[in-house]
Amino acid sequence: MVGLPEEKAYERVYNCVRQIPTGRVATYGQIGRLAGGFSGRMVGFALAALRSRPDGDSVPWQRVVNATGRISTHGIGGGQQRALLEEEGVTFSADGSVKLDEFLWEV
DNA sequence: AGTATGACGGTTT
DNA sequence: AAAACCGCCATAC
Repeated sequence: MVGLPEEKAYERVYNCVRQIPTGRVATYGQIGRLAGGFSGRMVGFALAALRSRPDGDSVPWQRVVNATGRISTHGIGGGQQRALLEEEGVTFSADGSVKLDEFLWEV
């Protein structure tokens, strides 16, 4: 198809999130910057839309946390996200924040 | 077509 | 130190 597939901005965000290796996490701001210089808001909105997206299952949104390493996920309940990350080997601090010092994804 | 909203980040008051 | 505000862009109604 000549017509470029609708590579919406969101798709770019998803593509970026898919690059996060297992056992690693990234921040909204980081993804937004890597995806094209968006704001953390756009990333959050993109991931929120993922819930209603057929390919949402292909995006490890669970590896995306806010700048403080804290889980934001208002939709699914942070407990779920934390459990998934712990299964990947990510550890959390006593206050429930990810140890970005060790698990922050570096490009 | 315009308005309202949405999973953040960084700065300032 | 904590709270509030603005900035950012896209999507849905």
